Amino acid sequence: MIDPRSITDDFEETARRLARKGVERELLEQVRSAALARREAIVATDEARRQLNAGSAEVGRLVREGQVERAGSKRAELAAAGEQLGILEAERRGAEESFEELLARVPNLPDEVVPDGSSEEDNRVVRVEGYDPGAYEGRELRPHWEVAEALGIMDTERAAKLSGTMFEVLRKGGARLLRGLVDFGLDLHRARYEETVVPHMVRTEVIERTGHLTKFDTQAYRLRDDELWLLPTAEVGLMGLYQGEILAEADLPKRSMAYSVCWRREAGAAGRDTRGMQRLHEFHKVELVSLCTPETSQEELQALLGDCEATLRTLGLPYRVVELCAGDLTFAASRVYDLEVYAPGLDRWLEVSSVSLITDFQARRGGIRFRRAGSGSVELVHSLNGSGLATPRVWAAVVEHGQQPDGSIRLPEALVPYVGTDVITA
RNA sequence: GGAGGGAUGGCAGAGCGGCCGAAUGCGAGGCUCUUGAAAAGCCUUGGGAGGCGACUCCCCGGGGGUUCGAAUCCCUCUCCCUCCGCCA
Repeated sequence: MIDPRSITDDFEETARRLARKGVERELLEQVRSAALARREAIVATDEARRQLNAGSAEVGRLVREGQVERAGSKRAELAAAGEQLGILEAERRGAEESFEELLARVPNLPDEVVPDGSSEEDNRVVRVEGYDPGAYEGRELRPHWEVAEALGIMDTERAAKLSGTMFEVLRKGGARLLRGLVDFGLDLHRARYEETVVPHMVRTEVIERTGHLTKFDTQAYRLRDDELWLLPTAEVGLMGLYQGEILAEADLPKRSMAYSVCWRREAGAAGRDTRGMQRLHEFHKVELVSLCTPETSQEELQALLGDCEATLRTLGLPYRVVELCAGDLTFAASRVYDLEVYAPGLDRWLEVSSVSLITDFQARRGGIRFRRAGSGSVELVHSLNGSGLATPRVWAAVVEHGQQPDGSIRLPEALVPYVGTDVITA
């Protein structure tokens, strides 16, 4: 949620900033009038309750003084007032619900430095690292699924038998490569991020309050017989850890990471870029998150970006850093860098990490706050997240980069200790 | 899965339906005293909503109910503890 005051107290500026994200002015006007209606309802019930409280205290006093008849008549009078209050409170609940429902539809404010634009087309490539188009000339480069199926390390057909489309079975060297990548990712980041294992199933409240379960977001799988959801990303678990808490400023920035399996329904994505390891219902990922103070969040974003880049750099994979334009930002983000790895067999750039600054948007809904060391005042933290290592696509990139004329796969040096070999063969 | 007990402020721990947003202790912060420190004494010390403000309202695990009035009574959910059963 954004701060509703930005709409009631600073409407024009807020409307201007949100217009860059494609938000209709009309929605904001609805939020504003709902906010004002809510405020009126609060004032009305508070006043009615104040009178009732005062009257009740009066009854108590009369009873103590033994003025039984006066207490009785006062009591009757207050019963009527109580009914009135009930009506006002029902109105207030209604006003609060419609206000919250509308507010939930407003996305986070885009950062002012984010470029203008309405779609992917307008994203800005910040820089390209390790990419040399000449290096691929004259080589026969196949997509990872061809290389992997030929080696027998990936079995799409049997995966479909087990679970349907958009699932994979990995075998032998392919399975070891996956395990090695996860281990490598955790080791690479453990100096700066607290390694955590979180439950892979979370309560409705947790997934809701991390912003991963809205009316428009039907990505998560729900368990049939329990009020639990499968993690769409470990971020849900890591952020959920601190919901409703007030952290000490001295504990910030609080950086943590978790390896988890991630499950996504990918509704609406059927048939799009789904070949091989590009898009799966179930994948493995090391996620990095950080909670920090508002004044340090921009530098924390750069630090997180650097950490996520280190994964690709250490693996020797070419990648580029793309800053998303205002219109392409996700709902909750104020600023996002996408990291895209180059897949030479596909001749495409694959998104492997979205490094996002959420400012206080997620913290407000989740109630994640901190206490200032000096003043003792309580404020919302800023939250950030990014993928430290997203296996399906990094796995694919390693396979496509390492493919050799004899069909084997040469592994990046950094992975050799983790996979236990420098070449994956049949 | 079955039986029982519990949930109160940073922590511990009181709390006959009205005098309870809440005793007391510890912790933390400030002040006095002191060359400094300790000790002692005094004071302060939860969160949220509305309001320029005075101030008002809400919160004793969550939700609902009874009542003029609920931390206190009733229902329900969640979590924790003990015992039994099952189990990697």
